[in-house]
Amino acid sequence: MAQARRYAGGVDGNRSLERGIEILRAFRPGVDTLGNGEIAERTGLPRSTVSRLTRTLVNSGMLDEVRAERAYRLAASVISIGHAMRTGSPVLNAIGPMMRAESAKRRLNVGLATADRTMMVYLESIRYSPRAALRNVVAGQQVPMELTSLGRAYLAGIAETERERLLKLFKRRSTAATKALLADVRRSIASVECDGYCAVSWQPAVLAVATPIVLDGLPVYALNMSLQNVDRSDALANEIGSYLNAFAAKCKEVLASR
Amino acid sequence: MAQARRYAGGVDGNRSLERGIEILRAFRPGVDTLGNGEIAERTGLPRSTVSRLTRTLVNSGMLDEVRAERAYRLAASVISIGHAMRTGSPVLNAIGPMMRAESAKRRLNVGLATADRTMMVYLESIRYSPRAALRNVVAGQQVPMELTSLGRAYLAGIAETERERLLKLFKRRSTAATKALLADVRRSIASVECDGYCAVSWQPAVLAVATPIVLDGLPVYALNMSLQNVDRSDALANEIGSYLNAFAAKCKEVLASR
DNA sequence: CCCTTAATTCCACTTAGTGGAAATGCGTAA
DNA sequence: TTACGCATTTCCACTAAGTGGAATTAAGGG
Repeated sequence: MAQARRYAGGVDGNRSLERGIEILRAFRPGVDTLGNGEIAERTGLPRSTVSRLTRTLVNSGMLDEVRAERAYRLAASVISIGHAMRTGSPVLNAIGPMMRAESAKRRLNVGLATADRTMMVYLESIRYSPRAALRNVVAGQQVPMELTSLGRAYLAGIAETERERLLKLFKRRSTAATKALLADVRRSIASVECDGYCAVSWQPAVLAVATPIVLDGLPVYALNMSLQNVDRSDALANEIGSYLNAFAAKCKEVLASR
Repeated sequence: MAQARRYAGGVDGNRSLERGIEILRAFRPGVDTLGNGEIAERTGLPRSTVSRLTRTLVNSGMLDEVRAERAYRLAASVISIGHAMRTGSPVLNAIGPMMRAESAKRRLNVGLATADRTMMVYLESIRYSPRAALRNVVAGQQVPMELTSLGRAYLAGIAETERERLLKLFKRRSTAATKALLADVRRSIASVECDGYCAVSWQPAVLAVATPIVLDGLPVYALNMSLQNVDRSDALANEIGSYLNAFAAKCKEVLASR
């Protein structure tokens, strides 16, 4: 009786919409085209249902049909919605320019991200490249939450219950080294609580430090700074960490005033 | 009997999904947060339906809830899907780097766009800025099809029937100057057919020229080059047009080989 | 504290969506 | 060319999932 029924007259949401979104989500960097069959496999939906939903997504302009391959590909609409998202993000609007300035000043990469399920997604990632003082700005890229400074700073910033929920998910998905990994994640979280930031090198020869940005009424964000082609040292991590703390403080100040 | 019924067992698509997408589309640059009421107004959907669909979109991670304002905002997921789109675009992958090089070489803006309904959306827009030789890359921005060189080049590239359908839509929406505008659009299309490109200045003091890129199995794209702070002259348009023709030819060559 | 305004939940109704099975279409090999 | 095999789409009977108007609840504002 009290059984929370999925899908009935409304309390839980709309099934078809949820499924359609799941189809869009099946496209990710690396899988540029998908046929109905493959979508059905990846999402676990019946083939006929997929067929109907992909048709709808084509009609709505979210997918392009690639007749030759009997497949679909994400349509340009999705980036225009993405653009609207970035445009409407008060955090990015407020501190985006500051991030660029900071990247130039400190000569390192500066990024802002938040969570999408168990991944962190960059709202903006400013890649500082010493040669030519050229900036490369990327948005939308995903990195794994549990392995990155960004993700761990995020975990440190969110509510306890949500954090534990996510940690359980990591345990479930990573086949190896789970114990050690989780301990490492918790160490990073402690580091954030103690020093304000955490430092992680999940890519070889890049040192990244990150700190959470918590504002009420908004999702938790994480701000990071990173440097390529360095060998990791605590001294360096401390230095960048202090830059990051100072910068984050400045950002929070700006963000506090609306 | 033969009446093509909207929404039944499948031929036309899925209503809830279509509506959900329409809700996402209601967010655009300038409208960063929307409440259920406002969404209902803009989409014409009943309030209770909107309430359920927005809940689903929140659960699916496409919207963030802004409790304080009883409103919603696009979530970070949408940019990660947008990123997947850009990553998976064979055209952007092939000619993106060429566009950057060309922008630096010619010292002007270079853009690639395709259509989203009646707007053109940039897959990439490389803004050349003389001071500091600094590039600013934007993706997802929309510009009106009928007013821009990009849009008119696109119109020149698509099938006749689709073109006429779109022209009718422009007629319907623009309240003033329709006659003159449509004539101007047709002139631009003729210009593409004759010279390979069309030139338009829809923003004051910026001259833009564009050309279509037609490849089978893919949507029609348009490539443009533009220059700020110039006064429009046919001589200048011709010069940029010839650069563009040359560049587009090079692009098509690259694209033809897979 | 009450009143206004907006969002959410209820609920009876039934249409819109479902998924297995059949049919169609497409590419390939013979 | 024809026949085969695979994948996608259409069909169709079934009914649960979704709908929207009305009632309810929640949230500021005076």
